[in-house]
Amino acid sequence: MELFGLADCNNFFCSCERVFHPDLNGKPVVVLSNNDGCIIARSNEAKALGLKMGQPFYQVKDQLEKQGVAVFSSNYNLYGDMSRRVMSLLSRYTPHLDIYSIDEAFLDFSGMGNTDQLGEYARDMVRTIAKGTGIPVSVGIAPTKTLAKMASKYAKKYPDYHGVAIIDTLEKRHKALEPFPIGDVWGIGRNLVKRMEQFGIHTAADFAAKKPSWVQHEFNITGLRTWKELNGQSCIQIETLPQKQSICTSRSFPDAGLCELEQVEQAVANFATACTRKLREQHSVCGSITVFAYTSRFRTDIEQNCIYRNVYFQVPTSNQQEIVSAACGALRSEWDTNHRYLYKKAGVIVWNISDAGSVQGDLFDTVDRSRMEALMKAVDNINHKNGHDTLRTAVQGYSQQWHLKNEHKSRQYTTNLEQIITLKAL
DNA sequence: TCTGGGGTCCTAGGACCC
DNA sequence: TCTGGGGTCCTAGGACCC
Repeated sequence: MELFGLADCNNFFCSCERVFHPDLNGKPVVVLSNNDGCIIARSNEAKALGLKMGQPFYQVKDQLEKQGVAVFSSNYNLYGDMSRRVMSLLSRYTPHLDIYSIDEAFLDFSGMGNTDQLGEYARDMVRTIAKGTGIPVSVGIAPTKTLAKMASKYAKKYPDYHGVAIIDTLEKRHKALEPFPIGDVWGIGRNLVKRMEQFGIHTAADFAAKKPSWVQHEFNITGLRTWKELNGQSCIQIETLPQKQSICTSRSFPDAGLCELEQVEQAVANFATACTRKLREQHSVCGSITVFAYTSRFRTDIEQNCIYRNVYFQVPTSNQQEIVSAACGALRSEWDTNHRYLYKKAGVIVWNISDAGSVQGDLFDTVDRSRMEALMKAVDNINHKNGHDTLRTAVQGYSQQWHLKNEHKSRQYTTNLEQIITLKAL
């Protein structure tokens, strides 16, 4: 029988910070988004205080201080490294690990014994990860991915389960679906909840009891897929995506934003550079890019504008100079010199990604691709040893104006030798 | 004044072809 | 006044996820 496990790290970013601040165990902790903008992770204690996901920091800053909440800027080097450690331990427990996000992975448990044995196996996994990394993990086990996600939420909710919940029998499935809010089901978002409620659907059980033909008619094949999965029929397989289909690098600018072309261009050059590095890391090339920049949608007092421009390459590429100059050219061609807009966010997306080894050449291509590739390889080697952007294109510049604000950042405990934790000498 | 970032999938509609 | 039909491909936009 097909059987899926879903391992989910509890309040992952907060848990990462706590590993290096054990004094914060049992205390409220929050982690902020870039620029210290919103709350993006909360410990259970912070959730209990009523703090919401996505809440703007400035609105609750005073309250947090009064209530003694520990506040951290996001530290993605730390979270990425902790994630790799957790995933590496998880991979010991399954032949196929499907990493779904920074803090979640599906495990293929098919044919690995009965569910009693698997339950014990998974509890051992949870203990191993807690011991090896300090990160608490919840595991759900079920015959479909959607039910496994549901099970993991039960595992998180009831401490008696010791981090593992299993939905295997028909009876357990009914029991699990009955009280489960429809909006908490994987694949049912805000908009669908609204429509579901008009039909009197409030729980997963309400939805699962509908006729499949009706579900397909009202909610398309995505809705039908979720319906099947809730009824124990697996539609979403374990996969190990070899390549991303799009890569995006974007940032909000601190404070009010930027209005000078040169500043936005510098930022765009750096976003494009990051995209090309990510492309080369997965050994792929892109066929087109998009450059975008827009003003803050929250500001009603200023004029809004949105720049959005695609560029297509005749020959797919991952070359830094080529993509940076295309991105900057696109930005310049869309820039309105008659208006001073205040741009709050910008980014670069690369699309039409294919394998670097299978590039279709162009008859009229005038560029010596092998020389360009050799140059990129040399640049990557130098930057790998000395840090990103040690070697950079001139347009990337050194201005700090568009750089992130983070006033509460923890140290690079696990990735920078100069910032590792120090123990007091006795 | 201050409001994140990075992805996937599906669909509707237009362009184009025969 | 009458003005094809069917297929494919591409793109933009909207839904979802973490």
